[in-house]
Amino acid sequence: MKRNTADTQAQRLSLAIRHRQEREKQELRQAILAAAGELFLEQGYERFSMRKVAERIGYSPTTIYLYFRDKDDLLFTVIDDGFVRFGQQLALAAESHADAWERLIALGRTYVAFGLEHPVYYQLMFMQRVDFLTHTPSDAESYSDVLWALVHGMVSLAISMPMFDTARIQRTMETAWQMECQGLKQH
Amino acid sequence: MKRNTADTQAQRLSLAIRHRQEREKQELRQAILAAAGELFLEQGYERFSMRKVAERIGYSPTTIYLYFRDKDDLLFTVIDDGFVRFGQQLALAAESHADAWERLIALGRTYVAFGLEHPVYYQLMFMQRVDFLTHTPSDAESYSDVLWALVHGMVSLAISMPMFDTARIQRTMETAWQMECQGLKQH
Amino acid sequence: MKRNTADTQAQRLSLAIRHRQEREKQELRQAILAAAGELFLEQGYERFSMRKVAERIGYSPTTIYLYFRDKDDLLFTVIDDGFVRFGQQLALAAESHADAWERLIALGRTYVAFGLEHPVYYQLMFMQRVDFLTHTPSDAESYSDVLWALVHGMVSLAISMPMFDTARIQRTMETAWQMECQGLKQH
Amino acid sequence: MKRNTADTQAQRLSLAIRHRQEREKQELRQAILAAAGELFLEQGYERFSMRKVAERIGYSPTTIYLYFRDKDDLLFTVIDDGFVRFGQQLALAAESHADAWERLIALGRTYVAFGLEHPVYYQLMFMQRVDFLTHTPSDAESYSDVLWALVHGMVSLAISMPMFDTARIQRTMETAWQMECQGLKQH
DNA sequence: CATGAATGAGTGTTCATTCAT
DNA sequence: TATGAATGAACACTCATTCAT
Repeated sequence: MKRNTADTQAQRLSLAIRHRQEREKQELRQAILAAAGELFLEQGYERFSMRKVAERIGYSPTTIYLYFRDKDDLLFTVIDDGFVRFGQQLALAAESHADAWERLIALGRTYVAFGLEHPVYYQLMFMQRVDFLTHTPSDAESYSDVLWALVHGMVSLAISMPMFDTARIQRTMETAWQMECQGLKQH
Repeated sequence: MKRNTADTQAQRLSLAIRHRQEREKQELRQAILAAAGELFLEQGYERFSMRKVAERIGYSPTTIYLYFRDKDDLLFTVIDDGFVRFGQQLALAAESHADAWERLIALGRTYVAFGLEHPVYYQLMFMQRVDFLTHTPSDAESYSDVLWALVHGMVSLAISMPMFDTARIQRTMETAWQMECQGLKQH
Repeated sequence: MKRNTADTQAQRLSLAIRHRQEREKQELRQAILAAAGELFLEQGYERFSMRKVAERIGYSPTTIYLYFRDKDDLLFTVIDDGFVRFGQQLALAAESHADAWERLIALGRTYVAFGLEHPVYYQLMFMQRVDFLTHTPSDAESYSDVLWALVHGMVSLAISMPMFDTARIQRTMETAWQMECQGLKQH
Repeated sequence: MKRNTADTQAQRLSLAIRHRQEREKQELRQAILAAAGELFLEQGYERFSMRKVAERIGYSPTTIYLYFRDKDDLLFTVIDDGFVRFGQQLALAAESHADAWERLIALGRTYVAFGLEHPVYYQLMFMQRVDFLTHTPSDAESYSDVLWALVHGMVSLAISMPMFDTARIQRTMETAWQMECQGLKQH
């Protein structure tokens, strides 16, 4: 009995410990990811470095290698996060409209909005390291290529060209939607 | 006579030598530029390095500095060459059509064609180091922003996404022109 | 008992290990400083380089950066060490004599002695990188400029000129003290 | 006869040519030395480079190697020039006074003046690359070591320490002379 | 699990020097 | 005689990564 209880207690304890450890492990992993994401968004691809990530979370650089194989692995995971968020926002936009046409417009808006809000993510996802690109947001595939080119073009210009500011993007978008509208209706 | 001929021969020889040397010098310069362009396309801006360029052309890194002041000078020259060619092609396209609408379409085609033919130039010019941007092609400014976004989007996608191959670009372009056509006419 | 001892042993062991590591670390740091000093003396400021220091201690150049932020930091530390020791020796000399005049002479002797014993420090401190000069030994300020020039001159000559050996310095010093003595008394 | 004359003419011509060539050669050599000296005085030892010398005289860097074995050879010659000038000025000062004591003072003044006027020369000659030192100015040897130490000390301090400005040097010199005066007279 | 120590490879750039012409 | 072309060595410094502990 005593042994049994002790056994159970020990089991529970070791289980709890393993749980805590697992949780802590996941937490640290998340902390690394968060720090990496922030750093990446702040400083961009070129200035991103493992040491800086480590410094940011207060662990040694070596520790990161316990959670991610190497720099690319870490960055890839960060980018992947970006894709997941992007996909979620697109899905949300798709659900919000019953009418097919309005849904398309909403998707376009969301696409552009995401690109403008997260230019660094966007840049890395679609303009820089396309080798990271595994799963294109399926919603985006349902896009007509014309629409995709259009929204991608607007975002890219906005990111690259200082002259292409928010107001100009806004105007361009509105004009584009109207034109598309009529063009599509005739289609 | 003999002397006279000898004289002429010597002169011609030295002239020929100088020509050859000049040609060789220009050839190496072009080789550097080409290698730099390729390298840039393959590895992107961050992974671009003088040493790799040197290795690619089989010269010592130092040699590059005999032809270009520094890294920026080299990259800038690559881009500047691009702009000149781009401008020339756009100008040609603009001249080729009297009708305003057809001219716009021609410009669009040329724009896309240039981007597809010279992805390295294009990427550097419009996607990476916009601070190099000194003379935006004026013709591009006369573009409606929608058209610009559209063509830029198509080119960017074609450059970045392996899945966006030439055929798909071709189809997209045709659809886009038709839609624009109708959209614009209503406008 | 056994357990208790084991516990203590483990603690002592870990403590000893930490001590050894700390000592080793300090030793390497000192080795770097020493090598840097020697190298500087041998080759002069211009020919001094981080790589050579590394080679001298048999470590990779990178390692030095684990102990010193950069080249200036390393050199600065070498110098700063020098100032501290210099100040201590001057202070000692100042305390050792009640009579003002004898104290001055003692200071002079110490000054020269320090310069001769630590030519590297001295050279860096007073002959090369005066921008490193943060805390001039206050005692030196109380010096009459004539005395300062004299002792500094003797040390500098001794350091720079092979022909100016210790014996000659010794003689010069004695003559100088006598002359100063009489000169000052008349003053 | 004809032959003889022609022979003489040719001889004279070839002699004249050789003279001119020799003169031109010497002139270029001097030009290089002058440029090197200027550059050295302007930029100091560290920033001195063969390329800059070449640029300054409008010849290719390679040309310099036709006149000087290497960088050290050139620098050595420049420094040697410095010593010659220094010696000449000292000699001049020595001649200007009959009285032994006044001559010593005059020498001291000249020494200090030279050091202050040509700090870079002085620094290289006596403080930096003493390995260049072949012939110490003999006049300096006749110096009492005390005086030498004194003047060298003043110059060194003036060169190294910003706080040791001309006025302060002036005052120090005057005090020193008076003290030496009395000290020596008792001697 | 976490880390401190260490390193090799790489960066852009400058320089003295050589060699063929 | 003079030079243009080219290079190897060096510089300070950063980084991703490994290894023993």
